Amino acid sequence: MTLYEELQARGLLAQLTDEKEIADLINAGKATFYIGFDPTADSLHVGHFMALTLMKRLQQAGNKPIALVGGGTAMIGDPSGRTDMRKMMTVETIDHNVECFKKQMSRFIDFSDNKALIVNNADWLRNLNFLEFMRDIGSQFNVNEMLRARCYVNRMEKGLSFLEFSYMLMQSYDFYRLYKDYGCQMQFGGDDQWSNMLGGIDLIRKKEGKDAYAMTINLLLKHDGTKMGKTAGGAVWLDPDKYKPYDFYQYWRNVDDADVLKFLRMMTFLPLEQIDEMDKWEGSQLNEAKRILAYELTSMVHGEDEAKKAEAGAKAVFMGTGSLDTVPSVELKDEDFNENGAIDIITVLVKSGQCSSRSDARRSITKDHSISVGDKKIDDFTYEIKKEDIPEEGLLVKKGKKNIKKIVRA
RNA sequence: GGGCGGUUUCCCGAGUGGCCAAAGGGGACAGACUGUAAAUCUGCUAGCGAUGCUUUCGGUGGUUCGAAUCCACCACCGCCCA
Repeated sequence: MTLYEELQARGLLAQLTDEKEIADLINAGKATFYIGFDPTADSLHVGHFMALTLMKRLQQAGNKPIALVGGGTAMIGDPSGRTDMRKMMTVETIDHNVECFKKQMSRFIDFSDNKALIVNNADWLRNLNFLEFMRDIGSQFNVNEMLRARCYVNRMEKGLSFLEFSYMLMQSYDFYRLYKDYGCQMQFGGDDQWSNMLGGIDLIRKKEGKDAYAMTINLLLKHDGTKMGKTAGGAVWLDPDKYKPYDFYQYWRNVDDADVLKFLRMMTFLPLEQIDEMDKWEGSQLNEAKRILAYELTSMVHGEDEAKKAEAGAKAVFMGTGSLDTVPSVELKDEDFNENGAIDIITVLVKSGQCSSRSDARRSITKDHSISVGDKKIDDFTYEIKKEDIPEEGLLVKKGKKNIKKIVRA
């Protein structure tokens, strides 16, 4: 099976400018391609991770990836598929985010010996001269065409600033620069980037008279079409401090039945034959597939040790076997306890992050009846936990079945 | 630049002087059922020292016993005209 066939079989491919040409180039393992990442936060999230796995698959086949970090484009904000304008970020924030991105990427992609490059478009975008750029690059773009681009449809009703409209020019210019400076002839990315990528191809053709190619991968969507990787608290981050490995594991362990196989194909590096075997599983058997999915992804993102710990923690909580060592814990210091050496349950719930406020905690106790400490259901919001009742290995505080924290004495 | 319309709680969206912490829907969270699934049904969704109190309806100031609702100014946005 060729690399191209594998990408296809994994359900990754969305749109391609020239299927045969792209297949030949990447199968031969000689291609240089790039994927852009705009540093809109101080950590990558699962959507980025998808793109990184694609990058890795191509790199393993001998192709050379360029990870383009958008320190310049982040100053504008990509309007593609959005209904509102992005928040403006300061240069300091952007540069900080760029550094965070670089660190996370290099854990996953091999940048040694020039096997992959990481570049920042701030290097060329931030010092552009407006008039020169407009004469040189802006003149190549046709507004009528741009307005027809599907990525702007949402914004046609809500309004689109010129700043954001010009995003396509910036991304096109990136591609052009990478083509000239690194011989990069392909751009890959999420399917929402299609229009921007085509812009770059046109620019290269107009300026250089040469062909370049674009390929998009399917966005990580659930079977109902909603985006994966979003939770109440925000995105599912790859940074272990922003999103605990245990929670990361649980996130994937809890995907819908209808999505497990799809995600296994798209995200993991397990052989397709093995995944096809799992495809035959049904009903509660799928729990095993989810376990594998969660383990594989946690292992890739946080390392095998963390994956094992997360799995052990899950076993302890849901099967009642094994140690509770890896359940996310909350340390209680001496000053957290009152003069009687006790701490009230509401404070604990807020401290652990399981409830967003004292009122929320109170509701969970008196209305939802969803709080339990150890094995005891708590119905009284004045309930206190005595310091000496917290065993050395910690005490489990549960909100519902899945939201579990362990409190320990500092 | 001119005319008209808009800005509501996580999101959409109702509310045009007291009965408004604000309808309805979505999402999130929780309960039942399950397989740490889905579907379904139910509850819940500003804060707090909690049968009460405090803050919230773009911003500031005003009218009023009382304002999300009325007035003035400001900001931002949309549509139409230029």
